[in-house]
Amino acid sequence: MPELPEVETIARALREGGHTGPPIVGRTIRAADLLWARTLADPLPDEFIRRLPGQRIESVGRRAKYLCMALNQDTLLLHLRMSGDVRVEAQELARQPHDRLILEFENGLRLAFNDARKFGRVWLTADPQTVLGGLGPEPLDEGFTAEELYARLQNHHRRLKPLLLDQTFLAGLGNIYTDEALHTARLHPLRMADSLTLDEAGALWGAIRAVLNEGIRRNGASIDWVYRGGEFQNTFRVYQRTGQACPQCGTPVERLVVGQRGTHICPRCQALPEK
DNA sequence: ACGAGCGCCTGTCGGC
DNA sequence: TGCCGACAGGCGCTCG
Repeated sequence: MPELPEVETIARALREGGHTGPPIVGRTIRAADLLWARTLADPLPDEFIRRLPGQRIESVGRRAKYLCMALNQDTLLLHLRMSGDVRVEAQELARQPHDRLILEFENGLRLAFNDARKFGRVWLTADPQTVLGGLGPEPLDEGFTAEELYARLQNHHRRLKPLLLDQTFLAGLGNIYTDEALHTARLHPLRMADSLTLDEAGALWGAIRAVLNEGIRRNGASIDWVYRGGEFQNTFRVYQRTGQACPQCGTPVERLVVGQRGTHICPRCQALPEK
């Protein structure tokens, strides 16, 4: 499920209450139950189970695709990868298939981390920078300008799509929003980053921010059986619309594979210039 | 520096 | 109906 807008939606729901359940800020963790050991990236299970109880959730936020929970001593980081999701609910309720980690709170609620494909990861660390330190800029930050994007693009002789998916280049885009942003900016995913003009980089900058903001405004995208509640999937321009009409010009959307990822383009709006 | 291939996992869908 | 391959919102690793 989770790219930047979906994780942002979840962070807000955990903070203020929402589709995930009641808010969790202010809750104190009483116990942790790790149901799939490999969910835990760091530390080892014994230490994780020992260090968590008694810690209070001071705030919930997001950095890139990570959910960040500031505790009174440590920081708890969750990465949902492909199929992760969280619920906040009463401890008496039956656990769900694919629940991987349960945190029990002092007030009878619990936080359940559910992840069918087991790719999701959790960190408990005194210094979140050890996990988040390598990430690129946040595309929605006020300080992230079109000029900065242009300068960074100039530094890479690399195809646009894999570069935009590289979290050390720019943090938060995934397969959906990358395809949507490239179509909005009328850029072919195989264009070389250092071939973009300043105007093209500016268009890409605006497109990235537009699709991410629209995704957040619509509470993210809900595809398949994971993560209900988002509405962004109803406004996809090209993503998973192979054969359907481009909203801009009516040409059938094509699917190709770029960097082993399914990629959707309008061959007319996103033409690759002659070499 | 970059890209291809693969591993990690489970579930769904379309074709035969 | 049942089986089988393709595919899925991510990312880390090796190898050339």
